[in-house]
Amino acid sequence: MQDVARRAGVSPMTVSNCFRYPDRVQDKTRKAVLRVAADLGYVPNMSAGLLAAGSSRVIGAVLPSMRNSSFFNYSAGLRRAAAARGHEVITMIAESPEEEFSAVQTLLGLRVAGLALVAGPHAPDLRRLLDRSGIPVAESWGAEEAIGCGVGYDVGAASRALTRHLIAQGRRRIGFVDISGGGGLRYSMRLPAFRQEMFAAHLSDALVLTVHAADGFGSGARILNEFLTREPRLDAILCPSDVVAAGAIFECTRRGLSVPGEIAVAGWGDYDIGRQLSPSLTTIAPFSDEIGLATVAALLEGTGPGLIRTRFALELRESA
Amino acid sequence: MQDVARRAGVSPMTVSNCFRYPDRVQDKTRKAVLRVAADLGYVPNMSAGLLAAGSSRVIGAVLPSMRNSSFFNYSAGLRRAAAARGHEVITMIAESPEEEFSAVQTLLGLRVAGLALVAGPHAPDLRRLLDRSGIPVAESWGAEEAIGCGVGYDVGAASRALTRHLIAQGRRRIGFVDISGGGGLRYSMRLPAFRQEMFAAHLSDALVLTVHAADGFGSGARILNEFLTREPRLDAILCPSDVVAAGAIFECTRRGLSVPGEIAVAGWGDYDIGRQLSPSLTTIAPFSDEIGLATVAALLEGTGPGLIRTRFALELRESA
DNA sequence: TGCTACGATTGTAGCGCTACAAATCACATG
DNA sequence: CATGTGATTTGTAGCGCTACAATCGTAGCA
Repeated sequence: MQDVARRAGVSPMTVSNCFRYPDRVQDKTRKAVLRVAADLGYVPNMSAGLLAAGSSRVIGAVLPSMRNSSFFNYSAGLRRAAAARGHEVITMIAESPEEEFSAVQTLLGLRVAGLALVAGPHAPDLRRLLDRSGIPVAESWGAEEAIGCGVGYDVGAASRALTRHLIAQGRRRIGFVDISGGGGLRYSMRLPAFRQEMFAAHLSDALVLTVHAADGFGSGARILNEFLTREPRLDAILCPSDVVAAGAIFECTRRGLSVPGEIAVAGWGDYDIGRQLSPSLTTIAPFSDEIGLATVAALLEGTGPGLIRTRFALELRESA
Repeated sequence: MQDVARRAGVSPMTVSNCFRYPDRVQDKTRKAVLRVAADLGYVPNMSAGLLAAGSSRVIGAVLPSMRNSSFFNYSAGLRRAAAARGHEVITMIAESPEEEFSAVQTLLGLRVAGLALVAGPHAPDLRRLLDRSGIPVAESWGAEEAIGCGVGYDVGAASRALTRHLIAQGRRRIGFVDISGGGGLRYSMRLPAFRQEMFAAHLSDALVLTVHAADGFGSGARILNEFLTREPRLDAILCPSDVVAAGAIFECTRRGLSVPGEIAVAGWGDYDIGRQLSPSLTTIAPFSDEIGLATVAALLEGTGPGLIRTRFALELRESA
């Protein structure tokens, strides 16, 4: 910074102002300083700035994975909302609660302006760490009991709507795929809602298959086969994601089962593949970008702990 | 840090050492300090540490998108290699050269220990900015002329291998999908290699369709239709990615064209979907995790500018 | 006991920047 | 020409931490 100041014939403070508060500096001066800075390849040391000012314009996000596209829209929403407020988003991928804890420590070490978590199983000490950090936190796809501010749609209501739709279609032997362990709350609220609707319709809710994790098309095929072994007259399945549903449909094609004629297949998440598949997938559209938007708003507008509900939609297409 | 030191009855310097050089402090002392730190929720301020020490243990990566899974393995490789060296990876998504430039500035401002870029079109000033920054840079999927150290497989060789395979199968009217703009070098080296092999086999290389961008299944369908309009006797197409190839196969199914009987369809990238599809996709497997691994090695072992070649494989499956 | 050697611990100075207040400047007015 | 006003610029101090050198403690040995 000294260098830039010297070459531009101004004080270091003016250089600093050029970057942080452009309005405070005369147009002519600023342009000159910025040109010298560009010439020298000077980029302000954010660490020093943060240390001196006590605040940064970077938001940290921890994502559980990028294996599938479900977080793409969320991440885009985060970036869009952050950019609109002059902030940046840095992302860390963490595929286990331990990795998540370590990622949070790193981000806390960076003293980010806010931290966006994704609901799921967390390390036991995570909440305490974040409570004491004093940094705004939001838990996306979170519900009650979220760390910081929970932002997400009503998963239970979505699950009920989808189940009701299948029942209304006349489906009676409906298989439900439950995910244990993997995504925590993001999944765990679906099953009780499913049971509730089945019970209300006097149907059996016994066709529940609990799998440890299901991503990828392969698990869709395995799941379908497992269900058919247990109940050959199965007439619908509720999959945990569109990718799994796609895998199930592929397997139906292979077995010569017509969808939705013989079996209705419902997905979850409104992934790209669901629209292109033939038959196209009935699914829950979560408006993930809205979650990203609302998360940043909660972080930066300082709403504090609470619960922000975003929308969802039951997307009726061909498969169910 | 003062707080922790006071409560643990040691000097601030000892607290600092506990985190940075655990070996320098006695076991007993370290445990005591770490317990107090955990109690207080203390996380060292990395900015201050970086400022004082002049080096951080964070690697910055800029990814062009997370819309599809192609970067998943790469990112996992980065993280694995970084973790093995006691480093962390933070990621920024940038969907245009301008966003990439801004992301690089942010990461440079953070004074990361190394910067992993992905080959593609860059902002004109990017190279100069990075040259002057003095921070190690690697360009993954890069080739000659890469910014910093290029790390990637031989895209031309892969394209030649795939083309030769189709020709050897007796395919004669082969369509090639070229991407303009989107991924830069990641795509642009494929077409010349394709032409070369077609020429060597005395076949027409006229069936080239240039599209601006192609991701998503939808574009696969569009592309197939466009080709069939231009050449109804088309007997093979080379798609820029497995997702596009999957879209093309869906469209073939819809039209009642048998794959690979009437048309061979080849993908690129060895995505998950290609394995599950029926027929399964012949594709180029890029060993993306190796690219990630080698990138971190180049960054941290200070190889400097150069070119690191990783492997690739021609994955022969049912579709071609 | 006195002295050395070596590991553990502790001050000191300063990393690059910004908040804040103070100083300077340009210019219009009495 | 003095004075006031508001825009622009500039010192000063200090953010939290670590490199480095200095100091302390203690065990080993003559």
